Amino acid sequence: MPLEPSTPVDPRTPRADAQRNRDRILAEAAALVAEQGTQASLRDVARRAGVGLGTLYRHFPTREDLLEALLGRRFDHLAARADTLAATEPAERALTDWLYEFTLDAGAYQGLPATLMATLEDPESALYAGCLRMRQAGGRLLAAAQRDGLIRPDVTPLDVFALANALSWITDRAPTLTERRDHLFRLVLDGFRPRP
Amino acid sequence: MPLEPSTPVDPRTPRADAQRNRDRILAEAAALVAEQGTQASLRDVARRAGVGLGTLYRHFPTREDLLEALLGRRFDHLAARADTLAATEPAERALTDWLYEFTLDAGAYQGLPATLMATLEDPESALYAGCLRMRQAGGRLLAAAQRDGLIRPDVTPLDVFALANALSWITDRAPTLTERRDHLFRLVLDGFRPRP
DNA sequence: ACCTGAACACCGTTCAAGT
DNA sequence: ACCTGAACACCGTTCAAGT
Repeated sequence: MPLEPSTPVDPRTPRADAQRNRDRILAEAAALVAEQGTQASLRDVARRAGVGLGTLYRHFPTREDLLEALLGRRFDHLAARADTLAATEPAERALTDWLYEFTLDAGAYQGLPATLMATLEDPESALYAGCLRMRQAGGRLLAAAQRDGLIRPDVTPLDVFALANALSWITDRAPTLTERRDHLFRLVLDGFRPRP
Repeated sequence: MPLEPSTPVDPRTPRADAQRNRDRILAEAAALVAEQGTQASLRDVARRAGVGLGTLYRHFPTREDLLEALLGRRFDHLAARADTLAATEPAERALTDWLYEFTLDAGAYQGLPATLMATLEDPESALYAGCLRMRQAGGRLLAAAQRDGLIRPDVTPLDVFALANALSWITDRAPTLTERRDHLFRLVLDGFRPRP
């Protein structure tokens, strides 16, 4: 009969030093990605966090894993926000307001629109689930607006996701056009409305 | 009194070996960029062309210089095409046909939409002139369509350039959506039309 | 004039050796 | 279990030395 372990160990409770390293990595990653975008050097992140390069890779095997850790909460918030809007606003306002907020969030980091868009091609990406939740949240608002005849029936959740990311990308690559952002947003959204 | 040079040298006629190197670099660059996109390794280009790395940099000091050499003819063709369409087609058709062709060309190489868009922020880029020609060509077609009341007056040539690039970018990052390309194109263009 | 390639300062990723 | 950093195979860019 096996001995009880002298100190009870919950496998889900990581060692204290591991947890501390993870936190440091995340803090520095948040700072560096905010500064330099999603393509920031992982070496730099490890350096600034004061951990070995291997430690970073152990905690976050891919760049997407790291980004997911940075963005997860934001995704959750945005998904919940869709349901709030659906419950409190008319269908069209709910859709447009949510899409606008999504567009802002997708531009939170330089390079993020490209990262999110590329996720569509890679279901194994750590960001895939988050993007899917965004597409589903947007899809629910879209369906409601379509049910009311406010949005063309041939617009899919994927169309919406792609175009919202594309709008974020415009100001991502050409910050000069930030002043044009709201206008471009309205222009694209008008294309979703049925021709009378 | 200075001697005449023994062989008359036109400074605009480069040395034969230089010209040959230039041609080789361009040929290999075209192939590699077609394979791997605008971010293809310049080292690889030099290697494949059989020239030293310094030779590549001498002929094309920046990546944009190289891309301009690859894309210049395409820009010229597209600018001329705008005038042909303006002369032969109704204003709206001319605009939409041209924009569609531009969108295809902007997606000629992987990564090209991002490269073109970034050019807006850098007037010193070798690609700036070509992009400007595209914006002007599109601008003329846009103005004609607006004069006929077919396109909203608050759409600018820059809006059109940005959105056309954004459409190219969608299929650039997510090839899966290529089947959706024409649909997305129509959607965005419908946003340009005046609300009745 | 033009070409070459070593040199420099970076990457991402892996993995043997340590505690 | 977890951490470290050297090792490997790449980059872009510059520039001294060659012809």
